[in-house]
Amino acid sequence: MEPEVAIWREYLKKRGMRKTPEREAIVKEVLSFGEHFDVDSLWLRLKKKSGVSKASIYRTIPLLIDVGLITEVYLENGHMHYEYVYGREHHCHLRCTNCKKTIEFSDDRLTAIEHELGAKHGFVTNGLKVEILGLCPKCNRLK
Amino acid sequence: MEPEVAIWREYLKKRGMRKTPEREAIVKEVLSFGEHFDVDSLWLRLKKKSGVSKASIYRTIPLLIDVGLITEVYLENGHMHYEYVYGREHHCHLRCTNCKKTIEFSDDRLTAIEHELGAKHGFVTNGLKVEILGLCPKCNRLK
DNA sequence: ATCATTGCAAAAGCTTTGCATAAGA
DNA sequence: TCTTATGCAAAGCTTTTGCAATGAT
Repeated sequence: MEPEVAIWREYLKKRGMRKTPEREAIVKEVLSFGEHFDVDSLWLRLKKKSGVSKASIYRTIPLLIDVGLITEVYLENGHMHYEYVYGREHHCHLRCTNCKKTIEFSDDRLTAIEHELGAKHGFVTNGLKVEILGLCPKCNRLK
Repeated sequence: MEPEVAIWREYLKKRGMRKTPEREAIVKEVLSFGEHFDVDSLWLRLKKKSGVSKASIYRTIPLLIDVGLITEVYLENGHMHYEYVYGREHHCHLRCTNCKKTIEFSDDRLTAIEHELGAKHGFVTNGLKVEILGLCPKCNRLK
């Protein structure tokens, strides 16, 4: 079993929460998604198989964030997106403001900056999100 | 007159858009705000004076973003916030996930990373947003 | 006189919630 | 058995939009 699933089940058990087929299906789907997702795309995938309701997805997502498996991603789309983050240090995006194409990257200098700034202001830091906006080669050519 | 106001009027004129009392009031209020704001807080401030409707605020904000006076800020509050950015190079936040206290900072290394990554992927970059999340000294003590 | 802009209220879209039913532990 | 979790539908919020009236140029 993936360690993520074990962590998840442990999280539930510790709080007297139940291991239900719906929660299992959601976690499994999130793990297999391997990219950004939103509630609707997750629901569409799940519908084909197990028929989990959107309400359950909305109720499960805060738990997945709390346990550290996913994080919120703010795209310029009017609704929330999420990404799988367990075991990844930070989550940076280079995004085209025109076609929304997104390239993920990471850079050790960012981790250094995170820790430096945290120390300077007395924060215990817990993650770094970076978005670089611009036009991708294709959209730049067209404008 | 502030250069921002001149830029704004120029922007409108160029597109055959009109200089209305409502738009003037909105820009003036945004310039005087000097901090993060959202539609509701802007509307409350404006209501006392000129009575601009929320619809007009919602219709004006994309223009202010387009002209480069403000940018969207994603807080974990379920609705959009904005900040004044004209003449500022980039906009980085160190934010407490508990009490939402936010410290702004900037770091030249980030600009370097922006340009490097843009060049690497052929993007024409146009801005960088950084959020470092964590617990501020006060909230960290309480937990 | 035109035609962009406004305000209002309705609509839209995402997310949350109340409640009766189902089902883990 | 005792609660927690689910699904559905309704409610809640923010944001967008249609339309008649207003007003800038």
